[in-house]
Amino acid sequence: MNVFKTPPRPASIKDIAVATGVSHSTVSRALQDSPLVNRETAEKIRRAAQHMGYRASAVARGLATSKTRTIGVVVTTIADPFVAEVVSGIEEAANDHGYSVFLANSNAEPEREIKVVHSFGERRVDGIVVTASRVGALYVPILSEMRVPIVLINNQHPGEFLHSVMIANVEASREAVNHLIKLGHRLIAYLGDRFGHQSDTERFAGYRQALEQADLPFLPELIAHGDGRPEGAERATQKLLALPEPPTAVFCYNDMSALGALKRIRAAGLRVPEDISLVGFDDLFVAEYTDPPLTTVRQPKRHMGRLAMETLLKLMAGSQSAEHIRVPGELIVRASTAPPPSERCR
Amino acid sequence: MNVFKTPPRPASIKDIAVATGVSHSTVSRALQDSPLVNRETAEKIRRAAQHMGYRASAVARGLATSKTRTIGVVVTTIADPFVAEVVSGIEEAANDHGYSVFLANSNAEPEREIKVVHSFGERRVDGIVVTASRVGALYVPILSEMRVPIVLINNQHPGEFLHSVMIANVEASREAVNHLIKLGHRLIAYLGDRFGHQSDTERFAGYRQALEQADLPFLPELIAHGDGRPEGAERATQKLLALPEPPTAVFCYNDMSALGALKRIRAAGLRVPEDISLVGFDDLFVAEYTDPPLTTVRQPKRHMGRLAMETLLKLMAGSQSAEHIRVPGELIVRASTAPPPSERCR
DNA sequence: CTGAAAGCGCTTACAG
DNA sequence: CTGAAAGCGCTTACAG
Repeated sequence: MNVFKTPPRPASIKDIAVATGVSHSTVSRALQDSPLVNRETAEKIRRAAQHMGYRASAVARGLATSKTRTIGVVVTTIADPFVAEVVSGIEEAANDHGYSVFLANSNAEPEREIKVVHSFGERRVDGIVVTASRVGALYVPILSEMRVPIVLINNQHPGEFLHSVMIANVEASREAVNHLIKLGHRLIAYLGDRFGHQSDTERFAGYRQALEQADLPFLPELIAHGDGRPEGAERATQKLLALPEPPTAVFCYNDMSALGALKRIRAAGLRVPEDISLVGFDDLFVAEYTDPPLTTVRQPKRHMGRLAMETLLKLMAGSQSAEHIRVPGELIVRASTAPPPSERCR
Repeated sequence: MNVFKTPPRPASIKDIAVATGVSHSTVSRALQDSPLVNRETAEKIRRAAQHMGYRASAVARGLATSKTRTIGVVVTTIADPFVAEVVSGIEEAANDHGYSVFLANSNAEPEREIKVVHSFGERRVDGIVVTASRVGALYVPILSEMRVPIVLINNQHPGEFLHSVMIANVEASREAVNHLIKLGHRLIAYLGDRFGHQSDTERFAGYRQALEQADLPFLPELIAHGDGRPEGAERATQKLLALPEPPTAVFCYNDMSALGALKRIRAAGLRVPEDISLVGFDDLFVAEYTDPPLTTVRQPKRHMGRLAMETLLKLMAGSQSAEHIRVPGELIVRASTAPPPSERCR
């Protein structure tokens, strides 16, 4: 068969109309299952549509209804495993409700992020979700300009944002540090992200609260700053290990940092958890496959993605209430934590 | 300021037209930087547009031009790190050329994959890229129906497809196995994916070729079947280790499998690479952070994504030639491979 | 139940 | 250089 015989453009309601001898209005109604159309006519129309391989143009419909049933999701980079899981949750929920999702990377560059949001504006998306944005407050003006709901996931910028879903950082990290304290650790380091990000600030706060509640002194030298990735964590760990009195446990901002810490600790000839305990945050897939498997705080990533999408759905349906969702983390105890050496030698 | 004062719909060229006292045709031309418009008028129009926060409707333009400047990418799941990296390459290249990308998960279910492709059809995407599809041949009819170019990345289905970019599996795995042979290994296992997938078949072929060229016997008992993920690989590894004469090296279908193998080998009280060498495929991010760091074949994931997008761009521009791109893998030797025990004791 | 008409916001021949 | 007109493929009051 010669493919060039097929028409150069997809079938439209007009084509179906002439094929079935009705007006295109009727075709449109029939295809929407409108009760206004005679049952048999509708049947005939639907059969014809099917037969002609008709696919309604979502772009024409979008123009007519000014609802595109698309959402935009902007991520720092989809290559980040945390982000990818969140997005899979968003996509799932979106698809369940007939929405298509536009994906765009910001590379954590604010200008690019703004540009991406603007491009979503041109696409006339019905809503936007942003994960781990570093832009934060910059959105407010864009938002009111675009008049489209935006929900942020783990917003990195301090300060309140209209709609967001966030992990309960303080509680979760308090629990993680408590776990170390109960094991007998006294010298617990915090290996953070760069300063100024909300989740770092909050996880750090949880760390301090746990120390306080246990009447343990806060030792500034045990605070190290990474960059949320293995490389930065390696350097930070290096410093911690070089301390006159190095920590017996390290609570890391995230699993990526823990990966770097683990590598560096091993390189120093120390063992985890015998010499030093390690706790991460996120519960990335790899946490289960490190040696030893990593104790960490699980973020329900996919669920958070779904939640964000469902929140967006509500907002797109007209809800006016500010949505501020906090989801609890879950401490997953694996094999990277144990009592400190001193404790074991007693 | 009261946000409800702002108009309920975005500004259109008509609004700009009345604001500047020209026709909307002229506005349209000016905004397209058409040389047909008087320089000063154009300037005035552009200023007004800027001032009114005008964002051209991509959906209206799409309807008018029947080019949406969108592409659809269908993935098994974006939560797969391999896929996520590929997609980041696609997105990058797409964005460079002013294309937006729709993302959809198929969950490796053929029906869902078809559904997703149809939904892309309704969105009137200009092109589609599919990663690691299990559907393969099913596309051909859909394709001719949709009349939109499709390029596949690492197509899992045997048989030729019109346009694809694939890793050079045979060559790469031959090289990987050669590396093991040169180290002195004689009993080299292949831990594959399920049968019938093109990349598994090809990697297996490379394995056999390497053995043949080295005049090593092919031992069927050294072939184990996983599922491309750690769990399946663990079971497969179990079997290999239980062999009367277990392998001294395992070449894995992918890094995920290697992760499972590594875990199981450790659980058996054996060391990598002292007792058994391990090679993966993909060079996922984690390969660098396992203990020991994993020797593996690097797939230039992001690059392959870019390549797919660039191929698509050509096709969308009207190219008729069949594109069949093979990109070479690169053996990355890390610390999970060493001479076999026998070799070391001599 | 059905159709003619208007409109969504653009682009682009066509005529001046 | 500029504008009026038609068209892209839908939806949806409005009138019958």
